[in-house]
Amino acid sequence: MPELAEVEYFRKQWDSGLRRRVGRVHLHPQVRDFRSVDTDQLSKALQGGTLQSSQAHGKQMLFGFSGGYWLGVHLGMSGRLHHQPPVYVPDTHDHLALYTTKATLVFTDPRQFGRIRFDQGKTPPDWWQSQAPDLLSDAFTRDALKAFLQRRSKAPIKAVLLMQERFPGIGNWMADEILWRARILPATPAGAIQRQRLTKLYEMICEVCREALEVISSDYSDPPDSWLFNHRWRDNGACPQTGVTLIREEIGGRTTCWSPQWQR
DNA sequence: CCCCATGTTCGACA
DNA sequence: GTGTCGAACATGGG
Repeated sequence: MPELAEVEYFRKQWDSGLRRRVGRVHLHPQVRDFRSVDTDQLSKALQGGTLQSSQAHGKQMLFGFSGGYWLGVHLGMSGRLHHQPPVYVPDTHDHLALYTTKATLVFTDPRQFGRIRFDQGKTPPDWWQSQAPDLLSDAFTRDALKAFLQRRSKAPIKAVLLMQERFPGIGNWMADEILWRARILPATPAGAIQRQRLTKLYEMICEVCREALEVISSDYSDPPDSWLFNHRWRDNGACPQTGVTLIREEIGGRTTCWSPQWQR
């Protein structure tokens, strides 16, 4: 499910635990999400600790706890964060639950493609600090976009937009939305996008990030029907601009939706 | 039973 | 070394 704006929504689901003491930790050590994490150490470290901060960057989240402990969360394909009453019995796919007097903070992930990280240090861990700049920051420039597209010149632009090393937070629906607004065919080799169209692409990357955060991140609202978003999974869905039936095909290993004629 | 799913990673190959 | 592609991961829903 989660891309940029959805991740920001889920981050806020744990806000009710801020400045609260964690009385108890529940987890499933064997699930894939924990991979290299020492789950015993995680339990002991967070037990009795206080949640002090949270931040989201692209699809990654980082929660800071007293004692200099950092919990990294990636939601994968089916993960979500939610809060429950202080008395709560974990469900099958609740792999981590932090019990406070105000709320129980839960991480749920049926498919286990998500990832939990755990670090200690005075500052956020290296993996967090080395992420690509936010797409809405000054550091993401048209020139940076151009340079990246040149290095990936043979790959379809759709596949390139999904690369988190340059476009943190963009996922399958956002990439389709961006290309639809920029009127670029998803199969276009990244290196073949010329000056004017590249400028448009840059603008639409920023626009979709901004608008998605506005619409989705506070309460998970669906975007309006003027977006491609609401039409892309419908059978015989129609382009909101032209009314022409949308096309769905696999590009860059992912199902991709676009509007023929409108996108060139 | 079949196919599909808003993601990442790893190995093979050019 | 670099870039590209497909398979694998695990589960549920239509």
